[in-house]
Order: sequence, then C-alpha cells, then structure tokens
Amino acid sequence: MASVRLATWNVNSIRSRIDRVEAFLERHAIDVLAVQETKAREEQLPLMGLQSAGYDVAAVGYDQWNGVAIISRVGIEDVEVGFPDMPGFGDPEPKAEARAIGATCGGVRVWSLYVPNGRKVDDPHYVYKLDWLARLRAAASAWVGEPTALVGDWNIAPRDEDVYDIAAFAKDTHVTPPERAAFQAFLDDGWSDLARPFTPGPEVYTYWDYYRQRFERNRGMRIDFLLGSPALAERVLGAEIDREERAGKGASDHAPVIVDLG
DNA sequence: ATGGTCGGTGGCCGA
Repeated sequence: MASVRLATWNVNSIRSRIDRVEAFLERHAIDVLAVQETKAREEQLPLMGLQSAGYDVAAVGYDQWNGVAIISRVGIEDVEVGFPDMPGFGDPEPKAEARAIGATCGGVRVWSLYVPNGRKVDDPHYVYKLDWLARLRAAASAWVGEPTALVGDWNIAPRDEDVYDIAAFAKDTHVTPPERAAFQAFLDDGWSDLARPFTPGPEVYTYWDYYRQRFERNRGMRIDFLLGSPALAERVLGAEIDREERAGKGASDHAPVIVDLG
C-alpha cells in the first residue's frame, strides 16, 4: 500500500483562504486534504487553481453554511454525500448535505466531517449534534474493518487538557459528558485518534478564537481529529499540527492536522 | 455576565 499524507483543516471559507490552501498543500506535499467550512457552493469551487495544479476536488455545500470538501492529488473515487441535517429539524433544507463527504483516495476511504456545533446546551442544535453523532457512529461501525478515516472538525474537546481553561467552559458545549461520551464511543468501536500520540498535550490545540488574541496567548481548543480504523492506525508514522498556519493575517481560526500513513 | 473578531451576506447570523 502506497504511503499517504492525510490532513484535515477547517478553513473558514475556502474562497477567502485559497492562497493559503494551495501553499499549505505544496509546503507539506499533502496527498489528501479534508476541508471543512468551505462556505461555498460546489459551482463556486472550480475557481480554485487546484485542478490546474493537478488536484481533484469533491465538495458539497451551500453558500455560507458549513460545507465540506476533499482535495486529493492521488485521485478521487466513489464520492458519497452523507449525514445531512435531521429531517424536520427546522434548519432550512439547503443547509442539508453540507456536513459530510466521503471519497476513496489512495486506497483510503476518507470522510470529511463537520460535526454540528451545538451552540448552547439548552439549544435544539445541541440535541441535534448528539443525534448526528449517533447516526454517524452507526454508519461508521460498518466501515471500521476497512481502511477508513473519519476526519474533520468534531466540535468536541474530549479531555480537560483540550481546552485552555476547563473551568471557563464548564457550562458550554464541546466539553459536556454526553458529547465526550459520543466521541469515546467511536474509540470503543475500534477507531483511534491517529495524531494525538505524536502531538501530546497539554496546551496543544487545533483551534483558537479570533478575538482577544487567543492564538497569541495560546488559549485554544483541540477539536479537530483524524480517527482511523485499525488498518490505518497500524500505518501511522507520525503526525503534526501546523500551528504556523494559524499565525498572521488571513489565517483560519483552525490549524491543519497532518498524519503520515506508511 | 458580556464582548471580543472573523466570514458571507444583505441590511445580521453563525462561529
């Protein structure tokens, strides 16, 4: 099996970030990049110079609402859109189908995921987030025996050390026991966090809010993860959070996470 | 308990 350098990155609008995306792909020689929060419709995406640079792109999205994509220089096969919004939830229908896209790249089935944010613990979106995760888990259980990666913005900080001040987050989403249990359930099913062993905490994050100079003060959260099935876990050679990508003007509020599969 | 800063949009909402 050929080696694959796989990355995930919440870009917070791919159109405003396209120069950084292209530079990132080239700088790290990324084979497959899962992108979240593209905030673009599919027909807006070919504006990128990616195709001419030799990358294939599969995307789903609607205007400013979320949107996910897979960018690959090792080909894209069998694209599948999954896990839209819950029927009857109340969100405008166009927001559906913007949270997950799967494709086979370089022999690896990659799902680019944007887990619902949840907003507040007393918000219907919070219940929806837990429902969405449960449905993803049910579907994913059928793939755990294959070389599959579930990567993206999980909007969950699984451990206390994954937020800069756990006391400040005590009443917020991302750290509640039900959300953490939902994440742990994937691990119990045999998925494993491919990057954490190579990027141990504490104070190692993938997301920093734009305001209050959170990045400069390293007050962030670890919420972006690459979960791999056992067939991938045994191939991991290393991992890196590209913290430099979060620095400077024009950065996304998330840093990319990279995993090398041998 | 708020507000701070981005992004896309259309005269605010979501993160």
